[in-house]
Amino acid sequence: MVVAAAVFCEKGYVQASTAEIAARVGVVEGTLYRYFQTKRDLFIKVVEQFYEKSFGDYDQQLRGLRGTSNRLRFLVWKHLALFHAQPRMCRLITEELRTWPEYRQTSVYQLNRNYTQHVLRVVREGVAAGEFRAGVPPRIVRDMIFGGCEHHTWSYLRGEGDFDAAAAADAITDLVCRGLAPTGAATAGPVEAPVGRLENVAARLENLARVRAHVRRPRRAARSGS
Amino acid sequence: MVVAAAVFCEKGYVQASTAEIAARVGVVEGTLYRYFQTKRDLFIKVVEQFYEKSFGDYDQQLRGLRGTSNRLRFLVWKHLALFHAQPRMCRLITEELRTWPEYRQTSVYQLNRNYTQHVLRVVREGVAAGEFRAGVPPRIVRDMIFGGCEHHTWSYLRGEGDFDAAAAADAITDLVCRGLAPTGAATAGPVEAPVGRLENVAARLENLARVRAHVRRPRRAARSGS
DNA sequence: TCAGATTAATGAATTACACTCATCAAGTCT
DNA sequence: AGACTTGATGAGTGTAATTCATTAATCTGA
Repeated sequence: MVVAAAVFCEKGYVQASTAEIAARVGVVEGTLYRYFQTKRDLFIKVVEQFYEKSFGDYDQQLRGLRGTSNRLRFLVWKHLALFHAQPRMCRLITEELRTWPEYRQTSVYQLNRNYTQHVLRVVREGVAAGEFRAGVPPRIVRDMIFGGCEHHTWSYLRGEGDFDAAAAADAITDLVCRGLAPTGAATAGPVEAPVGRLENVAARLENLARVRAHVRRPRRAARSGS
Repeated sequence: MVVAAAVFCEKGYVQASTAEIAARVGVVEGTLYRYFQTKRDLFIKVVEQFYEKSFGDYDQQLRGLRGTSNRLRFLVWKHLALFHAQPRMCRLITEELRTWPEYRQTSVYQLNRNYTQHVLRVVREGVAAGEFRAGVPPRIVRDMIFGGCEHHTWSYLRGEGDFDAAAAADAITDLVCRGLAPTGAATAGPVEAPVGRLENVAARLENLARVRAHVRRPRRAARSGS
């Protein structure tokens, strides 16, 4: 099963042949079929394991965070970080498993429901706490967050380019939180707020100059495969 | 080709056999391979046709709309409406074609780039016009919109349930537009406007730096096996 | 009009896999 | 030991894409 996971990650679902998996395990092909009904079944079990390993203690960690936007940011960042750490497996899940006709009957579907549920709950809590306005369907928020994450990481999952999980998480969370902010409760505070923002602008411009100087020179280290 | 489209839509890519397509056309299987290198090639050509039929005059229609949020709403609604009208084909594209290793080399990839470009452009125009604040990477907005649309329509595309394109378009556009609204626009005092403009300038410069840096992002090693 | 050349169509192989099944082999229980 | 259970084997089978030598149709130029 660990072997199967490795082969699937290396080759992708279609390219991974049952013959190779069997050979690497050290048994003959037919033997696999004593333990797994089909190749798909084997793959589903592999993904199940991955889910259970990856999403153990979300509630635990969430409980330590105060404030709806912080929780949301944490969830988004965690999600993106997983994509960043396990691109092969995440690609298999989002691009293979999810497209299967029987996906909805798999246990992975349920595991995924539970997982995305967190975002729904946090949004609802935000509404209940008055931090978010009501009237926006939480499902839409969830869809935009997870859909956005997937689109954003698409090319990275194919081994092209890279992405910054923290930056993306910030941008996504920020957009959502502003979009959900109660009307009228503008962020504009007391008189000195604009001044503070001006200072930020200066700092960012400074930063910009530094970054530009840095980018010109060295190349970042290439990332190794998953 | 029209026949092939029908068969693919009816059966899905994998279930659609070249034998059936050939039979319905009234030729023998081998004959297909004179005109299409592979089954995949045939499918790509089918999707190409679909794109060209569907996205003819977007610029035309956009030109008739005033206001960034209206344009955005139009694009989102048009996208969702297409999903609603052509679920089979849209599912084939998003769940089959997009996941192929060679997708990036297909013409459909380019067609899709051009298509999603509209959203990027409208967002940038919104920023330029001062309707949106700068500092949010337009790519993130695009990813959230298209990713959100896909997640939202996922079950419908599988033939389960339904969705309201207009309502979803409103919700998505509304969230995005609020999320992109300039800070404190409503409560803008005499000092606010100039500061906001400065902030926009800084953010645009920042954005520029990010884009430049990304141009030479590192490439990951090619996947093993073939 | 017709020989030769070019192009299209055929259908019988070939391949590559996932998957099955009759047959062993090695324990395990009584 | 003898009956019974369970695990492993590897030689099939079936399905679908793809290839290719051969045949049929069409075109071209004198």
